[in-house]
Order: sequence, then C-alpha cells, then structure tokens
Amino acid sequence: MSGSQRPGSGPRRRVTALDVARLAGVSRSAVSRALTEGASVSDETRAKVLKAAETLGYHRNALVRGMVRQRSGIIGIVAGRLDNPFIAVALEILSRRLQEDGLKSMIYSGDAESDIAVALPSLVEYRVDGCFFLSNDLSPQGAAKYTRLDIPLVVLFNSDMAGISDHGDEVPVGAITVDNVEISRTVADLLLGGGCRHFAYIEGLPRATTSRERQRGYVERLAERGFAVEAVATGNFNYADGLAAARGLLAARPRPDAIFAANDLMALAVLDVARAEFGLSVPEDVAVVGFDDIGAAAQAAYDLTTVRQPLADMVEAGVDLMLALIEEPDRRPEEIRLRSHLIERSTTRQPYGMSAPERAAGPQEA
Amino acid sequence: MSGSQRPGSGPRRRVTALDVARLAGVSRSAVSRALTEGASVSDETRAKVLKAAETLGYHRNALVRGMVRQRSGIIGIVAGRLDNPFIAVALEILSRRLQEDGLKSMIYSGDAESDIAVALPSLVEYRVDGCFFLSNDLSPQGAAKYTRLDIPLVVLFNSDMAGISDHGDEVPVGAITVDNVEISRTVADLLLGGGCRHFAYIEGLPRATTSRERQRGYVERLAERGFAVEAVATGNFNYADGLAAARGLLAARPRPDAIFAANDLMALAVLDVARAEFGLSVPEDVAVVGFDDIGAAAQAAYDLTTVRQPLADMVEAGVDLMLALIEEPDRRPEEIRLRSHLIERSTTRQPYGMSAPERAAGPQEA
DNA sequence: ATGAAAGCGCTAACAA
DNA sequence: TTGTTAGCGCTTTCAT
Repeated sequence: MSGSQRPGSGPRRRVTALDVARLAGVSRSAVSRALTEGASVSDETRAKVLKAAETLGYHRNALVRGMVRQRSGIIGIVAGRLDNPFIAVALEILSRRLQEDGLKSMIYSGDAESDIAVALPSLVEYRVDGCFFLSNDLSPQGAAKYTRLDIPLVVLFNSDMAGISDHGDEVPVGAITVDNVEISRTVADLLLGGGCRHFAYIEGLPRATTSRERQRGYVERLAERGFAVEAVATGNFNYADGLAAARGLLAARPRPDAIFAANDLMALAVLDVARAEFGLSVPEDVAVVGFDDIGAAAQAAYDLTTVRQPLADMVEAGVDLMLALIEEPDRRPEEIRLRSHLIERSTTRQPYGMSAPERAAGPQEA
Repeated sequence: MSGSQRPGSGPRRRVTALDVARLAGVSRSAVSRALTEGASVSDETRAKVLKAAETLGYHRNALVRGMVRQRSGIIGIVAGRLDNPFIAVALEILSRRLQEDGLKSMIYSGDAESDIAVALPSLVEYRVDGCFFLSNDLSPQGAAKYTRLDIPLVVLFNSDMAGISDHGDEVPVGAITVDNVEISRTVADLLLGGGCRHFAYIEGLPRATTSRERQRGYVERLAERGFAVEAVATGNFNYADGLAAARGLLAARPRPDAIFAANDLMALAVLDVARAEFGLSVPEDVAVVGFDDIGAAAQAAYDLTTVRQPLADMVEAGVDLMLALIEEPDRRPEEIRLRSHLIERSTTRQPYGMSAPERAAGPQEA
C-alpha cells in the first residue's frame, strides 16, 4: 500500500509526516500538530493521525524538528573516566534526570584537556542545547577559549571558572561543587581528635581545583592547631596510582598515622596497601579518610570514613542551572557550592568521649 | 563586521555555510566541499573557506547534515545500571571506540524492559544509525516487537535472540556474549578440585540468559561428577541484593562451602558477609567465585577468583558487527560468542598438585 | 573545480 | 481548527 521502493535493498525510505497525512486524509501540519503537546487540534483529527501513524510505523524526525526549532533537545555530557564509580553513577543520575525532561544525552568520553578540545566542537556540530562536564578535573576553559560556542556550559564536581580568554572575553561556565575547604578542615579535626600526629595527603591531579581546595582546608586547619602535613603524594584520582602513592607514603619515616586522600578510589588503595603489603592495622596504625562516598566505601571490606558529596542534589542543581541558562541566554552562569558531609566509619579512630551520630551510615544509593 | 542581530538578546543566529561562503567569496557548495573529506576542491578554495570559517567561528550543522544524508552519525546506547562497574567501563570503552569512527553516542539509562519500550522509539526519533544494549539482562525483544525500527540492534553481554514477534516476524538482533556454559563447567571443576562438597549458586535476574547459562554449566558439570547445587538464591546482579542472598545461603545447614555468583558484585557481597558477619575464612570455610572481573575483584581486600569477560574484544566485535549491519541493511545479525577466562585468585583453594598459571593476574584495565 | 538549483522532513506564521 | 506557504541549513546532482 505504501510506495516502498525496491523492497529490502538500499536504505529503505522512512515513513514521513506526509505519508501519515495522506493516509489520514489531512495536511502535513495537522500531523505535526497532532503529535505536538498542546497544539490546537480536534480530538477527531488527532485520533485519525495517531491511527495512521501507528499503522505506518511513523516516528517523527527529531533531527529536522531540532533544526527547525533551533533547539535540538540534546545535551552534551563530557565525562571523565567511568572506572571511577562516582563519575559513572553521576552520569547515570544525570542522564535519567535529563530523560525526565525529555532531553537526550550525547556523551563524549575523555579525560584530558585535549579531549575537550575535540569534544566541544564535535558536540556543537550536533547543536547540543548545552553541555555538562562530569569530572573532578576536566574544565572546558582551555577549549572554550578557542571556539565560539554560545551554549551554556556547566561543570559538575569541579569549579574551574578561572577563565579569561585570549581575546579578553570571559568564558562563563556554571559550576556545582561542594565546600571542599570547609569539610577538609573538619577532616583534619577528626584526625587530630583521634590522636593522629603525622599527617599525609594524597592529591588527585595536581591541577584540579577540587584536589587543591581539599588540600588547602586540611593543611590550614592542621597548621592552626600546630601540625604540618609531612608528606604529599600524587594519585591522579585513580586506584592504580593511589597504590603507588600509598607505598611511597607508608615506607617513609616517620610513617604517617593519618592519610587523607582526595578521593575514595585512592583511599581504598591506601587501605589495601596498608593491610596487605605493610601488615598495618587501620585505624590503629594509620587512619584513612577518603572523599566522595562511592559504594565500595560502605562495603564491609573497606568501611571507609569519607566525605559524602550530595550527588543527587548536585545533579539537580546542575540541571536547574542548565535549564535556566538555556531559557535565558543572557543569564550569568553561577557557581553553586553545596554542603558535603563527613561519614565516619571504621577507618578513623573515635575522639575520646564523643558520639558519632552518622557512624555506620549505609551507602548513598539504596 | 558580521551581521549579528540584536547583540545579546534572544537566541543569537548561528553562523551558516552561506555566511562563510560570502566571506570567502565562493558558493555554498564550495564551503560544503571544503569541509568534506575527499571532495573535489582546489587547495586555494579550501584555504579561503577554512580561513573564513575560522574567523566567523563556523560549526557545520550535523543535524541537517544527518537529515540530508539519511545518516545521523549517532549511535544509541541503552545502558543498564552504571553502579555496576562492568557496565560503566563497557560504556566508556564503547563510546571511545565509537568516537574513533567519528560516531556520537546517545545514551539512555534504563534497567527495565519498560524503559526499553520508551528508549527505543525516542532514540529512533533522533534517527540513530543503530543501537546497542549494554546489560547482562536487558533485551530489546519486547519493545522491538511493537515498533518497526529498521535499525540494527546489537546486544552486548547478553544473548536474548529469542524473538519471534506477534506478527510472526522475527526481530533480528545481534549479540555478543561469552561461552557461559563452558566456562561455568570449568568453575565447577575448579571448586570440586579444591575439595568443595556443598554447592550454592547466586543467580542474577532469573530471566537473564546470562545468569541461566552460567547456572546450567555449573549444575550440569557438578551433576556429571556426582554433586548437586544444594541452594540457589537471587541477587539481581547487584551488591545490595547479593548481601541478602549471601546471608540466606550462609545461614543454611549444611552451610555451603562453595558459592558461585553470576557476577562479581554479588560475589563481593558474599565475601563481605562471610567474613564480617559470619566470621568465616575464605577459601577455607567457603570458596567464592564471581563473574566479569571488575576492578574491585583484583584489589587486595577481595582478591576474588572470577571469570574474565574479554571486554575490549567484545566491544570491538560489537562495533564491527554494528558497522557491517549499517552498511548492509539486509545482512543477518549474528550471535558471536567469545571465550572467557578463569582468573584464579585467593578465594578458591588450589587443587592438589596443580599449577595455576593465571594466578594473581592483575586487573583487566592497566 | 565550481556554481545553480533541487530537495531532505519538519514547524510556524499566516490565511481561511 | 485547518490547510497553505515559507523557510530551517545542508548536501548533492547537474551543468558549466
């Protein structure tokens, strides 16, 4: 009945709105309206159209729709390494949240600045309505300088808004982070309260603002109370490098009795090295604190004291910001800081005579 | 210099190929050709165009390009829960692989059949050139029956090719899996060789072919050698339910001295429960085997014996198949089974007098 | 090698 | 409410 050409060879011609219109005996526009939320169509017409669409197996073409409306409905997401559960789970939550609003997620995997320089233009070609950066490290500043983008950019878990471009134009980027400095001061207090005296820090990537802010709060608070961070190692936010960092730190003399890692993956590496390779007891010989509160942190094998970033709230804030930025292109992107929380588990010692209300809290995702 | 309208208000008009053409003093088509690999343009013209594009900040519109060429360059990916590291890492590898071919990944997060029924049509609206399913459970069969799709579908890590639709039409779906039955027989042999006598199994989702095939190989081989699986619990492929399954299994009498879990996440749960809650030693009191070989399996805290799925090879095979299917729409999708490998670590006992060449192998990703 | 012209499939402004 | 008419920005014959 339909005029399909050459059955089963070549790229079969897809059903168009015109086909549906003809079968339903209405105009193209009627079809368009029948399929658009809140357009003015009679129930009768809509029914005819829907029926025709059904029998023909019609799927409207969102590419064309996006072109015509000058809004694709696609959001770009540049994501860092997904072997970091924190980022992986964040990606899932974000894409689900976007789905609720009928938006599609186009992802680009990259973990270097150079990747962004490729990702951004290629995403812009697809006319994404906006773009997220999911990483405790990546920032679009470098790339955005060289490409005129004109789309909202929002960074999650990071806050590199540093950018003044070559042309002197500021590159405005929204950012959602936590109170890294403040919470890291609390970490210092916790460790101090547990009687620790020799402090070490494992940074993520040296250039990452998250890593630096966490270090600053930790170092500053320790200094205020008369202590210094005696050793700093680099773990690049991943487990493998965390292993090496932990080995270096634990072999030093005096051996640190407190290690704060800029994320959980590295903290887990410390735990594994301390126990399996150095035969140390945690927290007796060395106390360990991580950051993020990934699922593994709550598992019995680790039961890691860590800082929980409010993942769902951060995503929610990011999406709200993005949506606002899309609606009002002249709006200035903001930097939003949410509060993080210390989750005390068994890798730190209890301060004498203090209660720990959040102790033994379960994992973040139920 | 450029005719931008109303500076800084409303959706600023984007630069088009025509703008570039005018500035370069050539035609629209020249611009198109200059930007297309392998078109016939003089170096001179191309240079002029590139320069004009640069100064104008031109980004070609891939949506329109896709519409005109009848090929979007977008691949849909329906992904299961990303808190399963195996799926998360697979997603990263897949999207990177796609990027190499200049393809974009549009992801849809879902973990239920009902999600697929929504995901598929919405992906088809964006004219994805094909769609992957990343899950040890999800299959597009149910949804594909009701929607005419006409795009290649490839399932990774699963093999539900069962589908004969209501209309009697077969829904052809490509699939990349491993030799679940065979390798699970090997698992049975390993456990038997270690002296285990009371066997239990933790299934993923009861309907998942992966889970069923693994169970079948395990049960069959055990039976051949005179043993039965005394208990089966359901862990739904996730850690939390794995915890409950492990508790049930380990509380039973006689207590199993061998537990094979359909994936690593559940096996880790067994390890945590056995040690922390039941005070058992692994592998002395109970041997544990998982499936997938996620990063955590290789970490010292777990050091789990497991079956490694050749992730990178599977993705590669999947992409090859997808690309072939896109080029030749009449090609029949195949089901490809790759070989998996047993990685012996410390949660199983050594068979007397046998060497274990793959013992203590490192994690899959370096 | 280049330009002119014809679409690709849809939405939106306008009439009716 | 409905149909008609213009585009949206690009690629691609077809001439030249």
